[in-house]
Amino acid sequence: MKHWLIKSEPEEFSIGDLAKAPRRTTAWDGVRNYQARNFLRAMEKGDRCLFYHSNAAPPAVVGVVEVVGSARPDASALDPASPHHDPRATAADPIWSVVDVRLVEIFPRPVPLDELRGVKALAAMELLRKGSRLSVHPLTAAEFRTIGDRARRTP
DNA sequence: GCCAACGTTGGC
DNA sequence: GCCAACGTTGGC
Repeated sequence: MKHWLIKSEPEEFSIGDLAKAPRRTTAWDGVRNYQARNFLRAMEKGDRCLFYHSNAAPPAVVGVVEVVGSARPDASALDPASPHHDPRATAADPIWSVVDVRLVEIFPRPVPLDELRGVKALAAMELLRKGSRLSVHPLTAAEFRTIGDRARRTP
């Protein structure tokens, strides 16, 4: 099982929205960056992802989701009415991918970005790299565990 | 709202 | 292939 971090702006789609979704499952669509897309394609059923709220106050890791199926075409790229529409995408070559994810856990205590920066064990984490904007990226098992542990205990 | 950092596009 | 211009991300 691999570990990942996926970002969403809560105004767009929050972990609360996922909790309200049918079967607490959603297609993780709208990824329009090749590196992030390739990470989506590398995901497998059973992988775990930290759910991160970007552009939030404060930005924070807010929970865990599970990958329930491997990547498939992102239909929103083909839909002219979608804000994620990509005119270059075709049915034969949809360019972009989604995975379906199911909510596992909303953390009792979200772990804010500010706090993550102070954790030695997370010093190499992609999220914390200066200028990093990757909306989907891998985590080590240790990084995943470190953040989950902090979220489940009071500071 | 500002702006630094980044990815993409397109002229050459 | 270079690189300036542009659009986007995302913290603050």
